[in-house]
Amino acid sequence: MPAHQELGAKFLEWQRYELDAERCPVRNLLDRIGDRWSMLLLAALSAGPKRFSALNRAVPDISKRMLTQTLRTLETDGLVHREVTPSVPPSVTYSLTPLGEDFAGPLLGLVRWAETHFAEVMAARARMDAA
Amino acid sequence: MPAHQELGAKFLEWQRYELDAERCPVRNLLDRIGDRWSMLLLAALSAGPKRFSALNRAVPDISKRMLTQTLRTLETDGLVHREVTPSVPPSVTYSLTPLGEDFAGPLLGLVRWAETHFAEVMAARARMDAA
DNA sequence: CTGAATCCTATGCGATACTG
DNA sequence: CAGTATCGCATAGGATTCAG
Repeated sequence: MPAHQELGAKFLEWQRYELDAERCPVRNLLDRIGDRWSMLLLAALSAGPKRFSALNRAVPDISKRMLTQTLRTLETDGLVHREVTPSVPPSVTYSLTPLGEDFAGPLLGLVRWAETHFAEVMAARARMDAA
Repeated sequence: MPAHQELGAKFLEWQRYELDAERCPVRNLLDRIGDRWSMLLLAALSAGPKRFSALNRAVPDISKRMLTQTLRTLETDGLVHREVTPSVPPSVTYSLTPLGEDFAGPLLGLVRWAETHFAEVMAARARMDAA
């Protein structure tokens, strides 16, 4: 059974509860990590645990504000672990939880698709721009 | 090689061009379809071609404005095909392109993960709320 | 029926300054 | 070092109205 057919079948199920965001796992997930930074930070942490400032350097154009906020959400959802070493100055290390590592699987699928079909998407855009 | 390690390795490569959104396929893709509606509409269309108003009913809480706009982006990127039947009143049918059907694969991976681990995520949130 | 146009509000997010 | 607090802008996106 092709993936898009199975996906379609799932959609039909979601419709039964009117895609209520509280109960629909997919909408629920997308509302949390379908933002600008979450997936990128998960990818960054996949390369290994990192301290706050190291993460900030790894993703140059994120602000401290959004870095803090996004990490908090990921921690709340159990994808990221936050470890505080009480020292002076303080040190905080972030890492993937087992759940976070598991999520890296589907995320990697998305990443691979993006890399494989990037040229096709760019070509499609160019065609539309021409018209 | 575990998925999260491979993902981490890819992240290290992206860093070399400083994750420039124009050249990084992943950021490029996420900027377009990492919004509130794109993936949901792709799932809806996976169940088969649909007319504008049918899509609007299938996803009850999307506004016509965002429906139009999101479909345009998906069409521009080559994921969705727009077919106009010139009649009175006019009829417009949207469907997945082969590229769109292909994208359903990784998207399905994400969906499955969300369904499988929804309970764990909710449990993690409950723990954080308690603390 | 399928949009386009306009208006308005909410909020995502960066910049900056401050704290333990 | 690792944040928090406050501000302000830009954008997302809903509601409504108009048009072909």
